[in-house]
Amino acid sequence: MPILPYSFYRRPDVLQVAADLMGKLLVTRWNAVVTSGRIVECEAYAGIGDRASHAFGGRRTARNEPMYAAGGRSYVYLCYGIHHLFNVVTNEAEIPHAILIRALEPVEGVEEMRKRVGKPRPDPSLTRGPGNLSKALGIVTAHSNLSLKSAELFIADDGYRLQPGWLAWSPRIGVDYAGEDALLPYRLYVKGNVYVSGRPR
DNA sequence: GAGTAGATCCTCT
DNA sequence: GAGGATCTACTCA
Repeated sequence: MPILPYSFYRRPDVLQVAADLMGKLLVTRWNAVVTSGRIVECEAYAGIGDRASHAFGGRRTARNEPMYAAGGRSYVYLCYGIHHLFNVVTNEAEIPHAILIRALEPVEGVEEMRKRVGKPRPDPSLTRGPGNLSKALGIVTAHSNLSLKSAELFIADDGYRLQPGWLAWSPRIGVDYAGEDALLPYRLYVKGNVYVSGRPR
């Protein structure tokens, strides 16, 4: 199963990279335990001109440093003191574009995910929403700034292809503080997929 | 089904 | 010292 090359992430158009990530497999393999899911929802954060981005205005701190790395690395941070949010860094070095992975359709290791989340039975909330999917895949902030071609964490193309008509764009979720940029249609999701977060459309 | 409060802690000001 | 790229449970209807 081919792991996506760095050239996939280092393209200039973060919206195009986001569109191409849809349907790909996000895989973790901590301590030889494999869990994976197919990406069905994500959001693009378009660099220093995007008020919703942590890198708005060129802000650069120890936390968001991975966003300034060359594409193909992870950026994980803690939100609301509880949730670990997983991002894919794109574009060339010094251009802090990123894509927040918001939902997965579980593929491998469902039982392991269920144990991590502590649910008696698997249900669609297992990998719906960025906080939930990180928990299910065992991703925490310590996994920030890892290569997406490492043995423990990678994104692969298993040949699955989404039909273009299944995809839809919408404004991003939870970024009301971003003013007009909160209205940008930078969220991408698979229509009708039960793992997609937010209001049904 | 819709709306709201509370959890909880790291990061930056 | 404030607030956040969230989620769940609980209320009220």
